[in-house]
Amino acid sequence: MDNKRVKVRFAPSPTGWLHIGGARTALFNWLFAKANGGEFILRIEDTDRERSKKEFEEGILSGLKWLGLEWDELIRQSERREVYKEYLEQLIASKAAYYCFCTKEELEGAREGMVVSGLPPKYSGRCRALTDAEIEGKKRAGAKNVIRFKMPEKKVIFKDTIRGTVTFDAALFGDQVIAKSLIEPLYNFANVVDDSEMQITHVIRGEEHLANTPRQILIAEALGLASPSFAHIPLILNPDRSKMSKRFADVALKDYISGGYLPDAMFNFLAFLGWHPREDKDIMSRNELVKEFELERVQKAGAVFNIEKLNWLNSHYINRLSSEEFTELAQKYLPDDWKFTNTMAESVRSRVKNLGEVKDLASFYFNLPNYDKAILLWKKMPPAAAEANLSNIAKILEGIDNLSFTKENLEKILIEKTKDLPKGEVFWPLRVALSGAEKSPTPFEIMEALGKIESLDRIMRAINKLRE
RNA sequence: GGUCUCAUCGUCUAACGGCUAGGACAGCGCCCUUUCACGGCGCAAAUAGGGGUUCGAUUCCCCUUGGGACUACCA
Repeated sequence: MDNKRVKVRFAPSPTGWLHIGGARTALFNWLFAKANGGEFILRIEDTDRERSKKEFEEGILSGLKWLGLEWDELIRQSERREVYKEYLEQLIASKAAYYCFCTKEELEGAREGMVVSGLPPKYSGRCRALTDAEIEGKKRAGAKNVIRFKMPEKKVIFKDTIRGTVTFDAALFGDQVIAKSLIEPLYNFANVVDDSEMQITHVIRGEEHLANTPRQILIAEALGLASPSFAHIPLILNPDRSKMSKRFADVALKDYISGGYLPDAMFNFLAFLGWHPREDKDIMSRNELVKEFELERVQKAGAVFNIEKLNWLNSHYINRLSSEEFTELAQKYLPDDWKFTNTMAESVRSRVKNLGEVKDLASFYFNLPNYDKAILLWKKMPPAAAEANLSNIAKILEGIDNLSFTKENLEKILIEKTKDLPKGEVFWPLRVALSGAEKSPTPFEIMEALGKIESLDRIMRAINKLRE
């Protein structure tokens, strides 16, 4: 190969939210650029005026930033119409492209005819034969037209870094529309012009673009331009192995951001979807990933999106955060008037898979649920015993000063002073009295977080409940 | 339908043509334990099928089967 500096691009179209698959494509590009000391370009492919929305572009940019994929340069195709126009004129002048005046209805009819007779549907090339005079005449009459690329009838062979040698027969393609007009280029054309002008060395994109590659190579040839090298990465799949869609899971990165996943976890997860390091490990930092990423080790087959693994990784990264970081992050997923403390946070940390789950698990700290008194009882213990145990504990707690109200202390003291009683009959009622829930953190953790006054208050309320 | 493409545990994957086919997630069991989690230990689980090539195929070749992508005046 050549020793040009590596330059890659991520080229999303702002016609929807950044998709998990798109995020991974961006990530692989970024990783490859960093691993090879190259540049990572972000190119917004907004040639489709109708469907492109500023909102989506902003979503893509913020999503990439969230993942930590900073770009070296940002380009919008909508700002480059003049450039495409020149190339389009060149193609028309060299007769490699021509104006087509066929109407959509005509095309539709021809297509159906071909499909019915079992032929691959492709454009007949009818307008190829138009003379300059005829074209002028039609234009003057105001006939709508598009620009078609005269597809050479030849075999296209190219090497894909991931898939090896791939061959297509362009004779089956038909003449493609490459622009709606001189200032309205279409994807396959604008893409070729930009990859060349920006001197992109490696095109790393989703497998759905594999079939576009020969067309793009042919357009580049007609323009006298060199093509970059290609690498088509496998698709991310639904559990039924079809292309990942919202039928089975959230597909937009933003849903995972708002769901409380950490960027590091998502980064790690996405990197391992279709790629694997030489050494067998599953937790890797960004730096390690950059150091070890190789395009050659990307899988050929598609990978099913496995939320369980993401959850596991996310838990791992959540548990690696400092106590302060975790508390601060979790606070963002809580109502403003819930003042989340470090001790509260620590009590729920190992019990959540994402920050979005904190709210449910920690709500009892802020609103003691109006629970049924029956759940205060451990197995078949009599209510009187629960009441007695709680009163006993309240008495013990009275004697402990505020400063000693730590989970370690409380655990030590309470276990010692109730050692003659069945543990379940002491601590289950206590825990439920404090949390109002059948599942919760330990009573010691809760009491430390709540403090002496509130803890005693909740215990008294439980006792009253039992007396009702 | 046509073109292209893919194929190791349920899932993500490892294995210069040479080991009881390894790891992780999920599952199950045990331990820890007042609950739920965390954690520790363990169990179960795969080379799609058929032909070659070879002393030897997960690995190389062919066929079958199955899956997927693409087939726009979207990208």
